[in-house]
Amino acid sequence: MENRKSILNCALQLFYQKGYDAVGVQEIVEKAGVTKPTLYYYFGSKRGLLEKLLQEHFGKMEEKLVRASAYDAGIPEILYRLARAFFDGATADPEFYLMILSLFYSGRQSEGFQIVYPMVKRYYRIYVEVFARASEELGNMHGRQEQFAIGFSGILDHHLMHAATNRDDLSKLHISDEETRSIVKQFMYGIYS
Amino acid sequence: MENRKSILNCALQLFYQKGYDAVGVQEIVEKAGVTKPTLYYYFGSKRGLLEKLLQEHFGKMEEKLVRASAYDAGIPEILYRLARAFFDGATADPEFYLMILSLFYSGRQSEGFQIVYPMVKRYYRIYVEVFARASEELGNMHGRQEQFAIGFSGILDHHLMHAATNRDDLSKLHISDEETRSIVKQFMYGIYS
DNA sequence: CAGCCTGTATACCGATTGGTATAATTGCTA
DNA sequence: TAGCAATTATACCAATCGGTATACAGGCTG
Repeated sequence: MENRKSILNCALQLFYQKGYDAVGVQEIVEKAGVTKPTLYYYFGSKRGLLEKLLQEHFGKMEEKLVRASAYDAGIPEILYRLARAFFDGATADPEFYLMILSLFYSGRQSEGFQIVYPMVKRYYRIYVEVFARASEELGNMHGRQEQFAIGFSGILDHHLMHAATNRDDLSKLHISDEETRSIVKQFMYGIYS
Repeated sequence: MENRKSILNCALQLFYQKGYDAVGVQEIVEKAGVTKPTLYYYFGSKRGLLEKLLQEHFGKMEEKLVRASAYDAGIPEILYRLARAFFDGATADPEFYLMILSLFYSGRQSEGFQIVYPMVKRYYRIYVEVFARASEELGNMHGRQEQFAIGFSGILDHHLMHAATNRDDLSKLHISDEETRSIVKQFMYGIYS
């Protein structure tokens, strides 16, 4: 059972660094110190490995976002909590979330996109619901909840990407509370505030 | 010289659909109706093919953005022009820009990221300069021009991605003027406006 | 007609791809 | 201690990877 974990960890690191398609099964098992049949015993295929890898990391982030999206405060507070939860979750497990992003932006017909798309959609729905519920506070949304959700997640993803670029030590990746507040403030009140 | 063009076009389509690493040289030349030595005669390597491909498409988008960023109007107008130029450029050449995005979000150590990063940086700089120049209008930026640029480009990228998802015919990809104005308005004045 | 440069095809290279048949090892249970 | 199930290694598979040596066309110039 320890080999299984080692394979998952090594695969995550390699997929993040080089991309899913560019990493061979051989490379993974060598880094993990096992042999191929061990990998195929646990995961069945390279695709199965990716699926299990995503499943095991997906839940934590979703749970954080769901908890942050609770409708027990005003929009400013909820959006701040969401951004904070997102940055916390992403910086606690940076390789995973950056891999998610790379898979989400990869070719539509690629294995990676097909596997990751339903997951990203679930994150996205959380945002949409937050804005939909906020119609009391924001007035009739006229369908703009989707536009807001796209914009909000786009900003968060982009800031995360930017923070990760040119940083070789991902473990020190962090987005400060001050920056988070500034980002959310800009989203809510615009650039003139 | 016609084979050269055919190779470039087929490579772009395949790279967009499946991702750079998942597409073999053999697949490209078969689709283009040529043989491998022809590809290597023109481009030297698979990497060389990607570089030439990016170079031939990069200029048009950059030119549009630079023209739109001219400092001859207020921020609202400039940002609208930028968004319009971005969506026009991206929907006129959707495979190219979506491929750029996929390469930009791919693993840091991947060939694709290394090649595309300097180009994306040049787009990004255009946004940064726009916000930096706008300090008269927006007051002291305190370095927030980078935050604005990240947010703005993140929103545009995300909206483009979203518009392209679940659309099999990319040629009909379009983002309306109304939507563009709404997106820019939200960015400038927030969600309460 | 000889020579040359551009462009293209046949056929090949070693290395690596994802994946597996088989057997051995392990610890647990009957 | 015999046997069973879980786990792992050796050694292999056909197919594909990126890339190339060689030859041969075609047009152009001497």
